Amino acid sequence: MTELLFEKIKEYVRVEDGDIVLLNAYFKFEKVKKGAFLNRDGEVAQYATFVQKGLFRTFIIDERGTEHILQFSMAGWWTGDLASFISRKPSRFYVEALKDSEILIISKESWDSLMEEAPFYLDYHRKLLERSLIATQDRLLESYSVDAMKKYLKLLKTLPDILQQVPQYMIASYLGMSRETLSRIRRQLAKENKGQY
Amino acid sequence: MTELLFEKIKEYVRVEDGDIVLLNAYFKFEKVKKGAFLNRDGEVAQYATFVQKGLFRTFIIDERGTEHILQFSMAGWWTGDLASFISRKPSRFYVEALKDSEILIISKESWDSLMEEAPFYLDYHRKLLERSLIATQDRLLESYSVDAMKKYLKLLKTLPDILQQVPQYMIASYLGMSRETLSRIRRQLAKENKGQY
DNA sequence: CGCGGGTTTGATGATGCTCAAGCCCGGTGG
DNA sequence: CCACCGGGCTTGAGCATCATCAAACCCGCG
Repeated sequence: MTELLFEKIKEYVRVEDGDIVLLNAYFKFEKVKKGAFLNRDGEVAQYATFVQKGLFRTFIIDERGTEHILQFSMAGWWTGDLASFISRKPSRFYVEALKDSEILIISKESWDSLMEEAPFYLDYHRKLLERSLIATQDRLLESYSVDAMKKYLKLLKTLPDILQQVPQYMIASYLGMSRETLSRIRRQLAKENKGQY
Repeated sequence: MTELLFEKIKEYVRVEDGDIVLLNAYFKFEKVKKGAFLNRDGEVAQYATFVQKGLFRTFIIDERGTEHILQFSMAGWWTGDLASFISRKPSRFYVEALKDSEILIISKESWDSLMEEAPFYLDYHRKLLERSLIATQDRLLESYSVDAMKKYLKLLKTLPDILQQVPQYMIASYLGMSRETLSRIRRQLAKENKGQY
């Protein structure tokens, strides 16, 4: 059941093959339908969520009612509001399934037990945190110093798979630009590349 | 020597009074002059750095040669590129003292030992990571959805002390706007508040 | 006094947003 | 089978915000 998670953990820390038993004991498998919400603004995130299959988005809605997507979470990644889950404080985010999906969930109590029982998991978690921090810093720097076109080009390199899977207006929201702007950028790129086929 | 750090740790995790001995053993005290760099783009961060006294900035220089400030670090906070320090990968940041300052530093080897010897420290570190992540997420969201004026007003609330201590053009850089824009915003605010004294 | 770093001010222009309309295409019901 | 609907994408026009460039200004200091 938890093979994918186990594989991922192996990428970060050293583990014994037997350790997978622990994961199986602590995590719970669930299916969620496209459109379902794992979390809403103001709620405390009840579970940490590992994506086995499918796709999620994490977003906020600002005072003007506009959505801003912080993150897409694909298979093999985590989703949800980690900060809320750990601190038990209300989340500021919505988390929504963009496809029928399969997830592993774990409650805070189980999480704490697992941390005590399995040092490797604690270590893994710390490294995940570090990685999230770096990724978020990168996005922040990008938002500072890079124009719309370059942001899109960078996304093409770093997350090409996403483009096939979500509507364009969500890409625009993720990149922090209007749907119209993204549309125009794509037109321009298409024009430049004409004749290359 | 490490009283301030110890105080800070107490805010996050439970510790024994005797634990301060450990900190004294592991951390090294240093003074740095205004203008000194703790770290430069491309270097691996050799130390984790706790600020006892003074002020630091963390920034990058983009392809066009423009500086972008990610963070100011005051007394009681950490500075430097944590990600680089932990992962041993080259940093992307510059870290510069904005005043004559006093710091506590610890090497990676000592850091690892301390983590093993002092579980409370490990826990403290994890919570710091979480906090940094939240703070960075906040800044990212802000860069998305908030105009220049509101960013400044928010800074006035969250970090009023900073304003007294650093030149305005650094504030502008931190907020992701030009110095001229910040200047105009301040003029406007001054105008609106006339007569309130 | 003059220098230099920092700030202010004005003029101009680029970038990307908003609003509004039209288009494309797959799905549905008559 | 086709008309129509609706969601998403595109296109254009006008506009707001903010960056850039250039000049002046302010003020502490040698």
